[in-house]
Amino acid sequence: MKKFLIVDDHDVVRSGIKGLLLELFKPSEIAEARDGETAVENLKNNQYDLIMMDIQMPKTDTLGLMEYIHIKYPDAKVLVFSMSAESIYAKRFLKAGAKGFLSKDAPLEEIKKAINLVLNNRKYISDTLAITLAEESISNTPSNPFNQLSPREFEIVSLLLTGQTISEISRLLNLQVSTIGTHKARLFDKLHVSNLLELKEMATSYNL
Amino acid sequence: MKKFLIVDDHDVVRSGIKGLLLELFKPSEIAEARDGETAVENLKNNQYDLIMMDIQMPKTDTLGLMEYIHIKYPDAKVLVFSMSAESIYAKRFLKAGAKGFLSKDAPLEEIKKAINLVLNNRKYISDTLAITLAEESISNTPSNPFNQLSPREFEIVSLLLTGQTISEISRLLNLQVSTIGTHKARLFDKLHVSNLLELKEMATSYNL
DNA sequence: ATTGCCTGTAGTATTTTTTCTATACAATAA
DNA sequence: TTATTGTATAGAAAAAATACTACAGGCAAT
Repeated sequence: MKKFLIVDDHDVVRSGIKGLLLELFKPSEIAEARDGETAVENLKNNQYDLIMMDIQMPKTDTLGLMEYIHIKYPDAKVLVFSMSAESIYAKRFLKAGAKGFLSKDAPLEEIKKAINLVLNNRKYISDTLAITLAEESISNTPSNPFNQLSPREFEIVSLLLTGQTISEISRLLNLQVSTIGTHKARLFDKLHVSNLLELKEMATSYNL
Repeated sequence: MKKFLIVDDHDVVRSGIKGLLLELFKPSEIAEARDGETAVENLKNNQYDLIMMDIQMPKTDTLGLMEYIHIKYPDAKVLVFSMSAESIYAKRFLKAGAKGFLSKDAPLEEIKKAINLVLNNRKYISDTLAITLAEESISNTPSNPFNQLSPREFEIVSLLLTGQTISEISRLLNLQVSTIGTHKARLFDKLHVSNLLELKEMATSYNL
């Protein structure tokens, strides 16, 4: 019989995942934790076949938790999921030892697939995430995507993050508006973001 | 036999709620919609005892949807829930005709309670929300600057914070670009911000 | 009942941004 | 050496956003 641990602060979500697991594995034992502390408790007294964990929980350093689990229980299989988007986090959690990363938008089938893969000692990431990571590794992006930017581009992100508009920047740097425009387009491309808010989010997540 | 409609873009969440409803009402018919459009379709051809709706869905103007439902089907009972943060949205959706507002943190018991209340023609809001609203009405201080905004303005801030552009919003709401533009300008004015990033910062600081 | 503010809505003119394309130059790989 | 790639730069045209103005309806206070 399989043993699972679900770590998430939302009752509904836990309940949904629980249902899914029960559907997949008829007789199975499912523990739940609504915060990191409880999760750690649970881990002390039990051994799980699979841990499913949300990376957005109030008052919990989930990345730290991930690292802790990985170090203390190197064999633990942790499938991480994020309710609020962003592949930005993915890499960090995978590096910290997660065996898979599910995005919020994942359809049920995808979730099942992920669960099965991880249970069988394989890894799981979504196709789109795979592509993003692949592209990054081909263009041999250093761990911080912002390092990929050329000096000029970096200069411009910084100004952009200040709230300055393209035309303000163009005046500031004595360049044509179109020049700034192209730089901006290229850097958005490199960072895989499509608007200022995403850029901002990415920047904060890399505490820039 | 009861008929339900669940409107949410997350498979897991829908699945969780579905399980809950089935547990509460043994024989029951449950329809699901992953976006506003599908929800509207469903509503055209069916009559539901209860509609459960998430207020955060990509590319969907959920407040508008709420209003639409309320006007077109005044008897519909809509129980609204929010996966991220509460009070600020609550008031608006209740005003727009929702019969109840569940926050993301609600435990299963609370959700069940809410469902039962609304089904019996009563209203539901959480205790904490009730207190917040009460305090606000007593002190007559919109403790939150976002409460200063008109419904339309608020609708637009939300969409803006999603990363949508003015023209996307104008398409979504079927309004002229210039209309959205004016709203935007006015709301920036009211909130004393001068660009999207400042708005975003303000919003997060009020954890909206 | 009147005055005045707020809200929702646009039309038009202007400014800003984006897109597409192209050039020049440096570093680098074949 | 000769392509190739990455960077910095724009021009022109197209698309989007903003500013400014205006007006009607609702509501509130006088």
